[in-house]
Amino acid sequence: MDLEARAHDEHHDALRLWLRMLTCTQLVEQRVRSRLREQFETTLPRFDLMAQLERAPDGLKMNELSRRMMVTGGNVTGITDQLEAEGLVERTAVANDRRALCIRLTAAGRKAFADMAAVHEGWIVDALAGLTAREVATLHKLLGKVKQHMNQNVKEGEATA
Amino acid sequence: MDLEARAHDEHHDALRLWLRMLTCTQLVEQRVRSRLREQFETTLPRFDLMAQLERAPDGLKMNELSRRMMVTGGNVTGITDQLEAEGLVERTAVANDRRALCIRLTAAGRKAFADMAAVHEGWIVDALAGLTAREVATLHKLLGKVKQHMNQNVKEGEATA
DNA sequence: CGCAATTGCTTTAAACCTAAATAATTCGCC
DNA sequence: GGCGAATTATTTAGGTTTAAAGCAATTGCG
Repeated sequence: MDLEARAHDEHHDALRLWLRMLTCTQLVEQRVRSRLREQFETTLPRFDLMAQLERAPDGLKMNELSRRMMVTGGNVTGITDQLEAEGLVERTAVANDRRALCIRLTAAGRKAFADMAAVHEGWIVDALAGLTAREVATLHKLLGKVKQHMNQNVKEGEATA
Repeated sequence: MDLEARAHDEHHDALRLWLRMLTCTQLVEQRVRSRLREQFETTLPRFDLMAQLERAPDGLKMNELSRRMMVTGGNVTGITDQLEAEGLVERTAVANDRRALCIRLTAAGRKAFADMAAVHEGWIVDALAGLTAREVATLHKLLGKVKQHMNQNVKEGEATA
């Protein structure tokens, strides 16, 4: 097989891998979405926002929240509005910067999230139960390379030549 | 380390892997979305629908299209409406079943898709360029196990004990 | 046949998401 | 101090997606 043909095959493999990545995440994600709805009457974005706050006990600025959730700021505003109305999160002022707000879980929010998170973790463990511990580690490592490569090429829109 | 502690760690690893899968797909997906918009004035769902049709020269029923795209039927209806209005796909009747419609790429649609697909493949190759060919193969294989496991557990909502 | 259940697609209402515009504040710099 | 640029959050308008309901056509079965 000549070089050109090999390159062609590898391109095809990359595309095939990408489609499979997409399939896997969608399979898991849709299952999580429907179970969150059925069992907790909530949605994935709401769960995700609360999960981010849970990991940041001192709270996060809207700014930081939207960066971590990888969605736009306007979106975070809307979801925060809902959760605040339900008493699950609270907006508090930030010292020395009256533009910024710090979003925190309330006690009720922490409780509600803890209940969901325990069950949610089980769903994920089940979803990945087809893999051995070693395979989980391998996947994690390889996807780490993908993530690093993507984050490193953030600025350039041009091809690498 | 006792068994319980090990189980706890493995649960944590599964969750960590899941979050990384999500991050990776979102990174790639957002980049593809924005480039499709900038360079071709189209969207990922539209591209995806056309890609499905490209691989099925005889066309697909809405039904089958929504299954393959892993989105709801109503969504496919909307996207098809747009593409049909632009002359890129066409709805044709199915013999012996007046409920069903067969969606096909038009000649213009095939041409438009071919132009995009060539560039798109390059984006994906770039996105995964941090991996060796062997690593791509490993990822593909391991994600295949995840996919198979998910598809096999479709019916049961109960835990495995 | 007659009629219930199913299938295939579309419509609808609500949530989600984005990009762009707005308003308020802070920062850099002289 | 003061002016312009940048930052932070929200609002707005428009499009996307979903779940659920609705319609039309088909199938199955007595």
